[in-house]
Amino acid sequence: MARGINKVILIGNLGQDPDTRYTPNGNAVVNLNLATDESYKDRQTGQMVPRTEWHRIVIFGKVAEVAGQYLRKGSKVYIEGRLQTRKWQGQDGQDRYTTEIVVDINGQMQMLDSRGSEGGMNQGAPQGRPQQQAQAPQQQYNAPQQPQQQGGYSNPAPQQQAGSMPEPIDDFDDDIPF
Amino acid sequence: MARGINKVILIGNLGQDPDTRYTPNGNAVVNLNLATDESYKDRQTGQMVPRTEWHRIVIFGKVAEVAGQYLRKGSKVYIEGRLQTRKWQGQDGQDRYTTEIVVDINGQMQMLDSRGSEGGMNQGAPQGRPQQQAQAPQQQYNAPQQPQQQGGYSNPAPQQQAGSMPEPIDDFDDDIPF
Amino acid sequence: MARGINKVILIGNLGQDPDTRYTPNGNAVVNLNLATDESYKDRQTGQMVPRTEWHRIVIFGKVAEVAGQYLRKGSKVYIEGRLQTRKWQGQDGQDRYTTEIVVDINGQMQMLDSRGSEGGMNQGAPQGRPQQQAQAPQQQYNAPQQPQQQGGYSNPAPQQQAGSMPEPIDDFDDDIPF
Amino acid sequence: MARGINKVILIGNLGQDPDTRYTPNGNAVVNLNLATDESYKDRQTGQMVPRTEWHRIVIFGKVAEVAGQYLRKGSKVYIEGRLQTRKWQGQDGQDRYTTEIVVDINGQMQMLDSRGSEGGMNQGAPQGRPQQQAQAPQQQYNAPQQPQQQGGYSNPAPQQQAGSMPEPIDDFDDDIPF
DNA sequence: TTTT
DNA sequence: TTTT
Repeated sequence: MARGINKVILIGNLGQDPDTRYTPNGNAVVNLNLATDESYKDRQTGQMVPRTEWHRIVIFGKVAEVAGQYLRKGSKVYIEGRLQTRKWQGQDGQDRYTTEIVVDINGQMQMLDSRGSEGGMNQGAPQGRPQQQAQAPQQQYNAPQQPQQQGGYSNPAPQQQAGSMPEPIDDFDDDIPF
Repeated sequence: MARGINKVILIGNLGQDPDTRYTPNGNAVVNLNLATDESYKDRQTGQMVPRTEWHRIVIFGKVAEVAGQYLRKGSKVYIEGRLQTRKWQGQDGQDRYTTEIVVDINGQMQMLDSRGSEGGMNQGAPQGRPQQQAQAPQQQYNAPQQPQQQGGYSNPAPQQQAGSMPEPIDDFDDDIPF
Repeated sequence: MARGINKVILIGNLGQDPDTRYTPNGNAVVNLNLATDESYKDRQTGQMVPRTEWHRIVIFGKVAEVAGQYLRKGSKVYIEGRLQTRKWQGQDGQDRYTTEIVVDINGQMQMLDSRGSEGGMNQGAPQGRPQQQAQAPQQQYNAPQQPQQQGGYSNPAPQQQAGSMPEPIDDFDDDIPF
Repeated sequence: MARGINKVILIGNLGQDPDTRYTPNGNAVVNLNLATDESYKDRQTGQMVPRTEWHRIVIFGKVAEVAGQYLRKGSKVYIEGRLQTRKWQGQDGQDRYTTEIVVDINGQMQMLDSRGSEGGMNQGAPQGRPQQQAQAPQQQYNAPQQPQQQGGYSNPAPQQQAGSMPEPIDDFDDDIPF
């Protein structure tokens, strides 16, 4: 089906609260403004110079609801999506192009803050235009959590198997692989 | 050092031959136009609809030389880089933004064709690092001029909008970002 | 050079403090035990079942020093490396194989906790065998931090450009791309 | 749901034809043996040394059928999956661990050869989903039997240690992990 | 065991 | 503009 790969992986912080909108069918669509901080070595001075890159994220589907509900300005987040450039008309009638990272059923979003939201859980809910969603049952999120019973196929922690697991490498000859 | 992650992974085919330029110091900088083909299920018809996304790739450093030398229109290639949006001035003096995938020392490029180049090894290809950059004709950039009429939600090819798209970077001061 | 791709990306938490060792040349090598928590839908019950996978990480080079110094049991961390399977002898003289994620000059490690270490900065330094590194200057880490002065090439935050940037998508026809 | 990331991206070539099996419910499960070729700079000689890493891939679901049908020994392929270590019993009754890359509904496989299969389209290949799994000869598994003597730091091929390596998963209860 |  |  697909004959190519188009994948983006980002970790950064939100520059502002999520912008949540809804399709006519009531599906959430969330726009995020994500900053990734990097640094590079300046050729002239030899010093590390910080660089912030800003990314436009568009999230669809169920993960959009979670994003809109729990993310806030400043939230640290992992994003996996695909690049998409869309065309739009400027005020002057000319074509413009904007590249976004689309997170749909094939992508994912992970909150990396210990709580997900800044300054407590969910204070100051998303504004935007969810008015017509007044009774919005889709905002509820009941995380399924049953006691983990794993028989037979338990996932081993290989390093912990006393007496039968390998020591970490300890015979270095400085022929380290790079 | 870095406090974020900004990573792009693409597999696709070149829409045209690489555009190779050189910095004043003689370092190669290659621009690629990469198509990634995907398909998605249309909600109305339930059928798979092909979708082609076009990406602007900018390659620096040693890998740029390899890319310029061996890649050709149609080449299948793996690209790993980072997203970067740069600002430029339209003819009307207004700010525009273009998002590119930058491949530098931290990225990589892998040729996925059995030979690397189409139609035989190396016919008509630039050979290695040009001894003299002085008169270097490969530095000339001829902006593509076809009108390209795109209606509806077609996926735009930002690089080809005659008269309104940015030149590839061409004002290097060798302050290349790594 | 390389004719393949071998890449691993993990986000998880350390099951124990890092194990720091040194090559004869004094280069740090750090072993981590990383848990990634996922969940999958049980076919029988239809419920989400948590699943923890444990990974052996081996870090070389400068990033090993940072890892050994700042990571602690429980630390949340981003790891990018490559898969490597090595052979070793069990007590019974038989061959065993262990697969590890190697983080070298081409990989990276990012601390995702707000501070990097749990329970304050650097209490209870790495044990291991750094005795011969007694005066260990390599443990010092002076993060370069000069005031960021970026002229001309400032990295734009495209979404903020009043009057010239696109509205987020707002004309959904529920033909959302999946 | 998931509170971690566990992602593997590989591009390499198959060391042998896919091993296709079926669950009691008739779902295909394919085992691949994938080689990724890299090279690193030897510290002593300063020369680039090739290094081949072998990976065990397990594919479930619809993509397994495609893999079993079109991939062949030598095929170049893109794999995206997750790491999973499973426990098994050696002949001596001791626990062993094998790490595999699992490709399920969240992963993907892309054929990177121009045709997908080696030596012409589909010669001698299994065709589609077998109508009757009953006598299904493709379910037989013949463990490779060569001694394979590997000295020093050679990269082991864990799958081939006669008599001491795990069978591919073959006790499916259709509790497949997704 | 693959591939170039 | 690519590719299958």
